[in-house]
Amino acid sequence: MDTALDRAVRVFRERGYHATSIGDLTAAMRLATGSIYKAFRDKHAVFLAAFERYTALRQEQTRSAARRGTNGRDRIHNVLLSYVAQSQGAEGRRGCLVVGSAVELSAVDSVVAARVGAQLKTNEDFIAGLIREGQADGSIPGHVAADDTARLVICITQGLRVVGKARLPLDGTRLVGVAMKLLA
Amino acid sequence: MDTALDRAVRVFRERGYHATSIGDLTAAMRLATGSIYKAFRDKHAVFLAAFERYTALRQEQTRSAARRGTNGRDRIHNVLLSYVAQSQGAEGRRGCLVVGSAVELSAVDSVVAARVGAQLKTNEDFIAGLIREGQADGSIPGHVAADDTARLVICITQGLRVVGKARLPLDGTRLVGVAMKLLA
DNA sequence: GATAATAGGGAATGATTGTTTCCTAATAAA
DNA sequence: TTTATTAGGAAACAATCATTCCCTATTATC
Repeated sequence: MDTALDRAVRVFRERGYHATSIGDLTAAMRLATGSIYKAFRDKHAVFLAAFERYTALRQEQTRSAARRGTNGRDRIHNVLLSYVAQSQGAEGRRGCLVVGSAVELSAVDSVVAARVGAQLKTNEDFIAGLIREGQADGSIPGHVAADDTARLVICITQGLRVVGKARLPLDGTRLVGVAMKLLA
Repeated sequence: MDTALDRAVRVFRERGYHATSIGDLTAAMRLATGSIYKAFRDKHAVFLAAFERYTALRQEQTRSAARRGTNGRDRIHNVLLSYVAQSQGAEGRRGCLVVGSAVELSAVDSVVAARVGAQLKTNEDFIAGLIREGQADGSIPGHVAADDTARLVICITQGLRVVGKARLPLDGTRLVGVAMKLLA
């Protein structure tokens, strides 16, 4: 079932919510129509489950990238590099479910809007935490405004997904190199 | 006709392409079904015309914001402030057609993908030009990498639209204040 | 003033959508 | 072995979609 959900995640990421038909889902999930409706109340419920699974997976990837750093500054560096990698090439073209949901649904679907907002907030808090960690360990100057900088970093990460979906090439090292100036 | 197109822009911005039905368009544009199909080949053509009109309008707003600055650095400052303002509140919730098209369509619609890519490139070149202008007039240090910084600024602007659509509050002065570090 | 041409409106159409229902096969319980 | 119970699949369903067709005014031409 989780593997079927992973396949649903992929379709929703590529085509978005409205452009994904139940037929697309049956093909992707390798499940018949009736089986899908036996496991989920409706298409919206499939999407919500896929969203949940996607954010859980992505969150783990981000924290794992952060753990590979030795101090606050280095952790943010790794998180940004990971984001650029995710936004590039075939994976980037697949798109981000959070960004897709924010753009396509949050105006008309309050349930999805709430989850998108919560996810953005979680990510922002995580970045802000890393900044404060860096200030404590001396790798980031104390005058950096943690909350404002974190919000701007979130804008960068979400923007990376948009630009990556538009197929613009992204040079991770150079782009992140410039972005790190925000922590100076 | 242009006023009808403006109304179409608004609907497409709010709901995206797939969630906007011909019925929605007739209601918004105050035109009957037959009239729309007399003026445009199909729904896709309406969207393309709306996209064109939106980008022309937005481009003019951006250049106008830039003109209000006295040097390269100040112009970029104004452009960023203008972007934050556009991404906030009711206008922000309406969303950006470029971001929406990139996320919802660029994977499955090569025509739209090309226009999105072209628009992003235009904006990026514009920012890069302002950076070089600032380096010439002394308001931006020469060691700033114009192209890389411009691409990152584009990520920020696109990310602002995503975050704004998700209803997170944006403090223009503080956010742009942090972003200006990229030009140091 | 009569007529041709056109712009606009609304009903009809076929395709596609999400959803439900029914059926079959497999498993568990007795 | 027989009987419940469940998981899964395919066809049928109503609703909605984009699109076409035809009709009615209105404007322009002669």
